[in-house]
Amino acid sequence: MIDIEKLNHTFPFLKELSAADIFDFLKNVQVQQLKPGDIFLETGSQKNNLYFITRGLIRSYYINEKGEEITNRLRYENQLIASYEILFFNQASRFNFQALEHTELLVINFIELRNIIEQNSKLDTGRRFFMMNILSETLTALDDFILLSPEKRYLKFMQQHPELLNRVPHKYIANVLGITPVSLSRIRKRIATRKQ
Amino acid sequence: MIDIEKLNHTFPFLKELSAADIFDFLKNVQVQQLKPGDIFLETGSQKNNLYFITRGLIRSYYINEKGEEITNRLRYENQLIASYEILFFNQASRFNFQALEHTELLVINFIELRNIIEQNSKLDTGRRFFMMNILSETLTALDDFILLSPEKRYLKFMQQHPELLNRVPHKYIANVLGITPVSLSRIRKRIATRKQ
DNA sequence: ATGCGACGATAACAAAAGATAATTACTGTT
DNA sequence: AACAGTAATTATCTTTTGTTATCGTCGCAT
Repeated sequence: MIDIEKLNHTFPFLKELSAADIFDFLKNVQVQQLKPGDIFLETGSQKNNLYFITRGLIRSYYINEKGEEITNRLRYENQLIASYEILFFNQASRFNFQALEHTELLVINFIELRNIIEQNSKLDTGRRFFMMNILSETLTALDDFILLSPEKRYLKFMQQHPELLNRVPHKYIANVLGITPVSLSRIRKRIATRKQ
Repeated sequence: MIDIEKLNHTFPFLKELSAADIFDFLKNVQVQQLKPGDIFLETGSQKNNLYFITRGLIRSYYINEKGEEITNRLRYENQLIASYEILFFNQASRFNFQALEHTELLVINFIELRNIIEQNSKLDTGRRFFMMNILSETLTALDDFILLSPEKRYLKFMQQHPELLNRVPHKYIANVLGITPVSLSRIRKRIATRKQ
């Protein structure tokens, strides 16, 4: 079932929509169920969708020259996820998107969403809100790489997503922090022994 | 003198403005001259301006717990620079902004700019264009930290801003790359000796 | 229950990076 | 031209990270 509360929080502009518009909006929302391991968007794809995670956990990853998978994002319930290459730059996705748990997605066609927004000019506030959230998060993450050590980035990650440590393989978290899994394991040990 | 060509490239929506609007826009643009070393926006400031660099070079930097300056951005001619904290989040600037050369800025009051945009709804395309440019750049920079080694980040930086190596103290470039100046010097040597 | 595969921890070694200091190179000023 | 101040390089040592491999554990499937 769709949690209107959560949806409203993520898309605050929904409140400003007329009933007809909401109907239009929901008409374009599909629900997709995923099993652990399922890939729902692949490198090279151009599927123009925005995904809202109602349940479960998603990673996006990249395959480097050595054939290794490098995870660059982790997203979970009540978060949005999308290929920014597709949405914002009309390019093919650089990354694969994979469910790590039983996951339920609301699949929102971005072109339809854009049409709805075009027809309701005041909804642009909503779009801006959405983009600013991504921008805020991304700018902060970037500055963290410049200003913080790997260990401090890990501590910050722990604070912000304490649940994830028990839900996500550490090797993925290590990737997101820009370090190797072995190094993350050592950092964890270092912190643990220091605490005593 | 204001280079309308360059201005149009940075603010493509200007082309859609009426003469009156352009006048309004330019009325709110101040020109500011800076000498090397001048700080024109300080940590904690809330000056709501967007700056277009017509000439010169700007760095933004942060002072860490040890009192060291850490440069996190470098911007030069025909680029925009601003405190995102102020512009997008109504917070105080986390960083200082300093000219590294004789620099000329167009100072655009962001509130006035917003008013002009509000009154010309189609100009929102321009705003979106601007935000997407920042977002694109930031997302790419973030993924570079996750996916590339310091050496590869340096090589990419060289490719994208070959001029900067001769204009900017290397220690600032090192900061932007997330490494120490000493380490940058070693990377440069490693690359140089490898080439032969 | 057994076996398989994936994951995390650990070890050992190599490579790279941080910290600090000394030296050299460069710039601008007097 | 000499000097001072700053920046870049180099050197040394320490710390951290990368790489590779091994080992124990856990969960899952047969």
